[in-house]
Amino acid sequence: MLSDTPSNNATIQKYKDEIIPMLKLLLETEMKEYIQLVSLKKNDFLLKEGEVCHYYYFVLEGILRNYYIKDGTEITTNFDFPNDIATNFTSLMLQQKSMGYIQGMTACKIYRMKASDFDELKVQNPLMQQIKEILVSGYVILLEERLYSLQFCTAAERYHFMMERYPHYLQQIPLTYIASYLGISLETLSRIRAKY
Amino acid sequence: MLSDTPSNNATIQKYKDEIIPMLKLLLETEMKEYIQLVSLKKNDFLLKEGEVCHYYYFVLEGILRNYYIKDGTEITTNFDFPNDIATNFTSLMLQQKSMGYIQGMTACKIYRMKASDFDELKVQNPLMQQIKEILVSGYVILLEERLYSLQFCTAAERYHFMMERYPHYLQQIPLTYIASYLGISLETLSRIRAKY
DNA sequence: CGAATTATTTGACATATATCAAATGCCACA
DNA sequence: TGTGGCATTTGATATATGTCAAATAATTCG
Repeated sequence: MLSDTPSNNATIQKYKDEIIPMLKLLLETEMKEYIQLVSLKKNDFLLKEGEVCHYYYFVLEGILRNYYIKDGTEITTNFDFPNDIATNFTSLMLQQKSMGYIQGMTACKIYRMKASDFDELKVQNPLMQQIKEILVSGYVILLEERLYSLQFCTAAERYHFMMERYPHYLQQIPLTYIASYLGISLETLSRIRAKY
Repeated sequence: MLSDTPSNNATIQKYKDEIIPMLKLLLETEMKEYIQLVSLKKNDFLLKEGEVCHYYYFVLEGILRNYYIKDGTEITTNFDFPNDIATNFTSLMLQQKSMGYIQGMTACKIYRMKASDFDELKVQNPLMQQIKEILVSGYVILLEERLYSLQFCTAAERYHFMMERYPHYLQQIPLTYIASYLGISLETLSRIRAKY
């Protein structure tokens, strides 16, 4: 199965376990004046297609979903859980219109910080610099892993891998979204689940 | 086709066109004592499975290929051309054994710099910091784009997209590698090419 | 609680792509 | 120059997955 696959779960998790609480503390103390608390109702949007993303979002409560619309159908690219940083990286970096949406799947509580403020704070506080590097690295590793699994694994392998890695996803997310995240149809996912 | 797809070609290219010459100049002047020139013969390895990657590589001449081996078959994940930065990001970041190989498809000339040296230089020279951020961002955008195309596009779409974006690939790379890069079989690629 | 809506499963069939085998084309080099 | 080894194409067939339609199952909400 995926045993001989790049698997960096433990290490990424270690980073996150160390970095995220530190970041949260920083946000709530030194950086307090730069953050705003955002409350989303279920199905509210954090970002819509065509808008430029200016913020980093720190998820406190709730689950968000990132998706594109291609040929009229929604295509899920990511889920954001508490303690995740949610943003549209491409839109933010290039300051161009977002191709996708970030939407609350549940009611959410979120800190947001302007990316421009963040960049200024980095200059003064080298810890922020470090935190950003680690978060971005974690994101790169995540992307590489997802890429690997899309390129080389069958739908069933991808599903089992995801369930092993993110068991909490299964509980809280409708299968339609999981299917589109895995790049397969809802029916195929259902059949995979029936087998195992 | 891919017209409604995230396409950041122009912007990434702009970044690269500005950043890469600057980096090259820096490497050859201020940072001269931190780089080494590496010469590879065709089929020589820059990195092998099981080794930890400690370097950033700046490709001067030649073409390199990044690949994994899964179930006995090579699976290409990337090509590195002159003016690209080649490395195994995951191995470098996490200081863990590489799952894949970086191999010269042709004879190559390459500058290498220890990642630890690079990180020190960043502290002294904020330009280096900026350069790194831009390069990493560019890499993230590339990964997101590849991910998108693997998740949502047919093999034919992916091929045409690649040909449009990287026409020079077609000229210089055997179809086997292109097929595995696209995540399809050699035969399927051949049929796609026959049609169009 | 019960009706309406939504989520999930199942079935029949279509399509894209993989796999195996063979044929052809291309090229290095003895 | 010819020959052996790759690279690429083509054909026949198998398999995985998608699509459409319908049946259940679960959830929401008046």
